[in-house]
Amino acid sequence: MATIRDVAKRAGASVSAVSAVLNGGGTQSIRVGAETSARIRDVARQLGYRTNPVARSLVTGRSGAMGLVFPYSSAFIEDNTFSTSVISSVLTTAVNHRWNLMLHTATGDDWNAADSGELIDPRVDGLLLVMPTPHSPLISRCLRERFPCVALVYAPENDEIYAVNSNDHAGGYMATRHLIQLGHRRIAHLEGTPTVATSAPRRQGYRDALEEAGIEIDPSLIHRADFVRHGGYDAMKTLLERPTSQWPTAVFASNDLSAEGAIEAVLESGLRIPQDIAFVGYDDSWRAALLNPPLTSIKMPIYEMGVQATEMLIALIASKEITQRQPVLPISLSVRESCGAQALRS
Amino acid sequence: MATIRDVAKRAGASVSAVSAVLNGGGTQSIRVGAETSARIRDVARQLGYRTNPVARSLVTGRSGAMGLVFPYSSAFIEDNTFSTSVISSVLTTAVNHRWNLMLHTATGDDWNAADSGELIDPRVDGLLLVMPTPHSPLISRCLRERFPCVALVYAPENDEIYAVNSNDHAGGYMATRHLIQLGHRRIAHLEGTPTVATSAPRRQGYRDALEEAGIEIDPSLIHRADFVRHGGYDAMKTLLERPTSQWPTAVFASNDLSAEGAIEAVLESGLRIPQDIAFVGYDDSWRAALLNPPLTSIKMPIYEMGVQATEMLIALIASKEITQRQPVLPISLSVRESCGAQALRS
DNA sequence: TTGAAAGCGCTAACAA
DNA sequence: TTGTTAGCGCTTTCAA
Repeated sequence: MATIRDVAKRAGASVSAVSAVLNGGGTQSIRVGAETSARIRDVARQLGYRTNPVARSLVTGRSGAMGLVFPYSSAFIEDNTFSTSVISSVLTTAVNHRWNLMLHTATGDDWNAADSGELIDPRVDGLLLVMPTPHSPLISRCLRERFPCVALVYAPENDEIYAVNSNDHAGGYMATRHLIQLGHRRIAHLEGTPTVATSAPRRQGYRDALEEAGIEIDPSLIHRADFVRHGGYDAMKTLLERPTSQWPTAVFASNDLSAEGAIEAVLESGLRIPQDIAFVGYDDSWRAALLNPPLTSIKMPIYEMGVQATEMLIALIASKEITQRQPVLPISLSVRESCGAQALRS
Repeated sequence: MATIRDVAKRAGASVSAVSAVLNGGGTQSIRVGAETSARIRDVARQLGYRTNPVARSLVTGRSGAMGLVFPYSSAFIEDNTFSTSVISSVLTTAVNHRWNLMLHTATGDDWNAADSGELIDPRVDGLLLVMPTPHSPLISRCLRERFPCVALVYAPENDEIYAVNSNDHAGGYMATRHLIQLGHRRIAHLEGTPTVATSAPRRQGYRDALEEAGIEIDPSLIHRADFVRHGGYDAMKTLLERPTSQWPTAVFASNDLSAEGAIEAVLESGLRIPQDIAFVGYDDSWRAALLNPPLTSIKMPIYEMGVQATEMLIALIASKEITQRQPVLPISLSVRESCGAQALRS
C-alpha cells in the first residue's frame, strides 16, 4: 500500500500538503495551490493511495465509527423483528451520515463483559446500547469517563443519561383500556422478565387502567411469561386450570411471542378467540398479522427510535447541544381480530 | 486515559516489559520476571489501563476485526429472516473467536461504493461479503490485493474465490421433483431477480426436474416475481388470467415471500391450496410455518453457512491452509400443507 | 531478565 | 503557499 509519503515524494510536495489536499475539511492551517493540489490528486490516483484510517485515528483520536451493543447475540435468531428494525435503522442512519458501525454483544448471560469497560475503546467514538439492563454499570462508566453513549429502549434512572424510549406505561395502559372498553373486567396479564426494563411499566400501565375503571386488581391473574412462547403457553395453561367461572375473558401479553404461546394453549382447550378469550399483544411484529386469528398489538416505533438514537449519538459526539436528552416516542394500537373489536364494529 | 508509558513509569519498568506482560502471547523476544510482572499488572489495574487497540493496530497491521458487508441496508427491514440469520451466525461465531465485527452496506442500489475499494481498509483484517452481485469487482479487487475475503451465498466464477454456498440448483430440482412426484405436470415457476445469483440455478433445477420427468418446459409458466410479495401476487394474477384448462396445478416459488403473494392471489380467486394449486417455496423462513396453509419450502442452512464462512475467513486471515475453498452445504425440504403431500400421506 | 529506541502512517503546529 | 517536524500509543528489534 502506498503511504502519504510515497504520494508526497512522487508529487514533489510535502506530506502536510498531501494531507491537506486529500483530507480537505478539518482545521487545516495549510493552503495548497491549485496546481500542486491537482498534481497530488493525480499521483494519489495513480498510486491507488487510500488514507489509512487507523493512523489517522491514532492522531486525531477519532474513528468515525460507533458501536452498537446488543444484549446478547442470540437476540437475532429469536425471530425478533425488534433486532432487525434496530439494526436496519441504525445502520441506515449511520451510513447516511457517513459513519461506520461496529457490532457488539454483551457476551454471556448479561452485560458482565461489557461492563468491564472493554467496549469503551478508541475504535469507536461512541456507543449505542440496545436495551441495557437497568442500572447498567456500562452507562455509569460512560458517564464517568465522558464517553458518548446513548441508550435505546431504556428507562433512564437519572437526567444525565441519554436515552430514546417509547412509553411502555402508556402501552400497557392503552392495551388494557382497549379491552376494558370492549366490556372485559377479568383481564389477565402475561408479564415480561423482571430484569428487562420494559416489563414493569407495561404491567403498571395495565394496573392503572384497571384501577381507573374501578376494577380491582387480582394478582392471581398476573403471570410471568418471560417474553417467550412457552412462557405464554405455560402461563395460560395455569390460568385455564382455575374454575371456569374464574377464567379471564381477556389477556394482555407483554409481547407478541408470549401471546402466541398463550393463544396456542387457548385453542388447544377448544376455546375460541376472541369470543371466549380476547387477546392484545405487544410489539406488533409481523408475526402478529399472520397469527390465527391476527393479533391486536401495541406498536412501538422501533425504526424511528433507532434513527433518533443514532442521530443523537452523532450530535453528542460532535458536542452539539442536545435539546432533548430523553425523548419518549408515542406507541399506537394495531387493531386486528384477536381482541374482538372488529367483530363489534362490523 | 493512562498510556503504556504511564504504567511503565509508575511500575518502574520499561514500556517493552509492560507490553510483553499485558499482551502475553505473540512473538515476544522478551521475558519478564514474576515480580516485575506482578507489579506491572498491579499498576495497570490501579490506573485502569486499557490497551489502545488503534495504536496496536497501527504497528501490527492487524485489527482483530472483520467486515460484514450486506448488499443494501434495507436488507433487514424486508422482514427477512435471511439477514437475521446471517448477522446472528456471523456475530456469534466472531465473538466466540474473539473477533470484532464491522457492519457495512454497499450503499446505493448496487455495489458501486463498495467496489471502489473503500471497504478494503486496515480497520478490518478481512471481509465477509453477503450475496455479492455476480462478477463483483470487490471480490476481484480483494483477490488482486491479497486481502482476505469470503463470499457468503455466492456462486463463485473461479477457483480462487473463497465462497460458502448452498446448492440452489439442487433446491430448485428438489422442489420441482417433489411436486412431480405428487402427480403434477403443469408446474409454474416464480423466478427471482436475474441479477441475484440464486435465481438462475433455482430455475435451472426446476427445468432439469421437468425434463428428467419428460415434461416439456412451458416458458409461459415461468414468471418473474423478483423475490417480493407483490411480485408473486402479480405473477399469479397473470397466470390465473389464462384459460382455466391452462392453469398451473402447482407453483414453485423462488422464495417464500413471493410464494406468499401468489398464495394471496390464489385465495382471492376462491381457489383452494393445495387442492386446486399446490405450492412449494424457498427459504423456509419463519413465515412459512405461519402461513395459511403452512408453506412447504426448501431450507437453506443459512446459520450454518454463516458459521462456516466466518471460520473460513478467520483461517484465511491466519494464513491457515484451507482444505475446501468453496463448500456447498446441502439444502433440505420442509414439507407442510401447501404442497398436498401431507393430505396424501394421512 | 531488562531497557532504549525506531517506527507504524498520519495530522497539525510551527517555521519558512 | 509550502516544508519540517513532533508526536498519537503501541510493538518489537537490538543491545545491555
